[in-house]
Amino acid sequence: MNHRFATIAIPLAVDGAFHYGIPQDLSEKIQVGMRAVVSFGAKRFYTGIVTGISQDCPTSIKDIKEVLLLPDERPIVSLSDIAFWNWLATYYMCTLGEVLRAALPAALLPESRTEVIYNEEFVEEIALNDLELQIISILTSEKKASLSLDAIQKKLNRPAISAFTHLISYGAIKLKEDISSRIKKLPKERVVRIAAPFNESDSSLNSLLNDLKRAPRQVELIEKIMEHIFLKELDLNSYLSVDLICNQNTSLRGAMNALLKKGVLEDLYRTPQPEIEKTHIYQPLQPYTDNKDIAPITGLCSVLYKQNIEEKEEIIIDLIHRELSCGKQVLCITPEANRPYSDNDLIGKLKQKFHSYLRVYNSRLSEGKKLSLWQELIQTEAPLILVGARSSLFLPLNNPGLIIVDQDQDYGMKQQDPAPRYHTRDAAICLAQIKGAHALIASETPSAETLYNLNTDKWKSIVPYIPERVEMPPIEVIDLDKLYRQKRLQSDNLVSPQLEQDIKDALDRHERILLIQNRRGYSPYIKCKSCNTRISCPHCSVSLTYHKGTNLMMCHYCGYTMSVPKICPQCHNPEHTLTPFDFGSERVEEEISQLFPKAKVVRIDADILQSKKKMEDIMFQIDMGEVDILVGTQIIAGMPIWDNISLIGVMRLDNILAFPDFRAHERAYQLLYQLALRTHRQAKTGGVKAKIVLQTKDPQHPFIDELKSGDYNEFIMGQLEERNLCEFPPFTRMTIIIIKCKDKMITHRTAGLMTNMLRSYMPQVTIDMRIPSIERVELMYIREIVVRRKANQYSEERTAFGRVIQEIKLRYPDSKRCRIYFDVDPL
DNA sequence: AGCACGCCGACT
DNA sequence: GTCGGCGTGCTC
Repeated sequence: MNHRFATIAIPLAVDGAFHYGIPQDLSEKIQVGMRAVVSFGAKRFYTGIVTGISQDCPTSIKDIKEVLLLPDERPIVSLSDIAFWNWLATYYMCTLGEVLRAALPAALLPESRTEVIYNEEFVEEIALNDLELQIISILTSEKKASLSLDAIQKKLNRPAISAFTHLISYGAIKLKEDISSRIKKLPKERVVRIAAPFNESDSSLNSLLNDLKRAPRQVELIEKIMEHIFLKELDLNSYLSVDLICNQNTSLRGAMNALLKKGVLEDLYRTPQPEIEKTHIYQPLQPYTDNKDIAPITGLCSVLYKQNIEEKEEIIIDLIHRELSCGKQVLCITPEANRPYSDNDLIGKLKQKFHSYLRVYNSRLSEGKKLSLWQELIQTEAPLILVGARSSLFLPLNNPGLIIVDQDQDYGMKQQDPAPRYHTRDAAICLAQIKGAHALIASETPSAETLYNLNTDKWKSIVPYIPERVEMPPIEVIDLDKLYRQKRLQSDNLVSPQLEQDIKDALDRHERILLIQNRRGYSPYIKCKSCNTRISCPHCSVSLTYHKGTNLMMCHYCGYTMSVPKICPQCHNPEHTLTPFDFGSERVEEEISQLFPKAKVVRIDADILQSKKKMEDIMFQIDMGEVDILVGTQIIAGMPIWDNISLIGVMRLDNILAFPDFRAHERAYQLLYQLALRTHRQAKTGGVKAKIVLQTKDPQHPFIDELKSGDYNEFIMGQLEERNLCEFPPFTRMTIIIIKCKDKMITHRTAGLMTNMLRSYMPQVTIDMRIPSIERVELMYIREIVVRRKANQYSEERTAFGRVIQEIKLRYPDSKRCRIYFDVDPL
């Protein structure tokens, strides 16, 4: 008997590979890269990926289970994808299963919750046992016709996985799951059409367009609809998919809502019509003429460092054009893909130039949309341009020529919480190597790491590399401490008289104002005036932020909320002694609204971004020119809000600079510098000239002069010098070991012991234990061990980590209560 | 991750 | 006496 075995990666944080027998009837079909459904543990099954097939049993374990099902006809990932996953798991020290979870859309990995159905064509050849018959009768009597294993087990009140898997192998029941059936379950799509009487003739439409002259967005939308109708040779009154027309362009969605209200458009929901949705009408590419100024990309990784955003985007578009005309696919990862964008942004421009070749991928896409994109990509080597958030790194590209990482200094480039904690820039370079493509890092403010590699010639610049210096807009510094001391500003207020005057002037000139306050909520803490206690989170060692909008106290670390107490819980002073202290974006919004009651003030922060609807409304208002003052946290910086802004106010610069992190200054510089670049661009194209006002309690900070000079390069060189002296990256490589446990003592002792053991194994390496500034989150105490080593001490470090993890459990059994994980190259 | 098993304290 | 909390170990 020719029995073979498959190695299956299971999407769980479990170490090691799992092996399953391959039943005879699947032996012909099975291939590496296919999905496989297997039973795992006593009562669950998972969908995993076949990562290997072997003749001999690769393990000594006796009772090997068999693969239950191969849901696909072909592999859904390639060998190179699996190689990439393995690299990520090894380098970032997590399990392959965790990488799998991050890599595949959830809809491709159904588990015990997945529904099963009775197979009507089933002929009973082998007598079924009682339990098996019970399952069949539950399934056939059920009105819903389909049930999950979990639901069946609940009904039977006992585990039933073995009977269940037998029934699957007999063919009596089928998993209600494969790519196509999932797509059929797609929610209905929303479609719109031009309503009567406007859809009757070209002339009725033209008079409509004439009436809409004052609403350029709405005209644009109608023109977009007409373009589709023309391309597909449809009737004037045909319905078109809303997603197809406006995709994520929020201002168009706003315009659409306006037209719906007026009755110019009408909408309905219907089942997606694949022939329109799926067939992409490929327009021939314009022939590519080589741009002599851009060197051909040669090495593995190159850099595009341009402070003129327009020029940077033009070069990116040119490079993409070059790849497409060579028949290659391009992946472009940019933080823009996660935010609303406009036609002036990179994505908007790509859409105009390559629209039939462009696919946008981000986490906000519905599962059905993600699946159809996977399906398309698996089957094709045709030229395509994929723009996405960091997760698009995992898309199954068959023929990539170029992988672009835009804005590599962005904080979101590194995945933080669930593992794999990978850096998109570094992972993209590895992916390019594995897939035989080139990597390109593009930014107007590249990270210090990237500039370091450029200066040491490790990476090459594709344009002549001349450090630029941008003429900064006028920067005014306001000393808040002095104002508070002189009582020219009340402690309850944050808007200085100077800033107030500037805002007033800008409003008089009908120009827009942007105010940055780096914390969301109303005030970061509420304090009792009589006993001085702050109200803090019961689960974390932070104070609760007061949110006035919801009238709740909220923990920004664990999400805990409580209503605002009337009386101090500590001293029970009957007077209302609890007072909000310090400022968040909500409070700035309130103060501004009170100072300028006639102005339209809008706030954008993570709380607002949560609601897609609110965000769309706001972007629409901004687009229509209705907003006078924008108040936001730093997420506002990358959004398409740049029209007519003439004043940028930073409410508390010292707060941004005081962040306890060796990259804090760099981040602040990048933020403010990018703001300046954007106003610069606007002034060049005939718009208003802008001014920056920095409010701070520390006006002497050297950062301010460095910013005024506008020399990003020199600033980063200074930062690098400091990092060199302090032995920080990129001069060392950093890994943080995070130790968490409910018991404070155990956490602390485990971390201390591990630090000592690591030091004895790696005497040449700098190892420090530290108590994080927030030492307790979600009831878990945290300690961190910071390891800084030389680049060539990689394997030494990994061996030491392995030994310490093993040994600590032996020598100090309490440490088994700790959760230990790693953050490699932390941000 | 999720689940079972086993150990201890709080109750009808 | 048993119920159920959590700590520990296993999953091919």
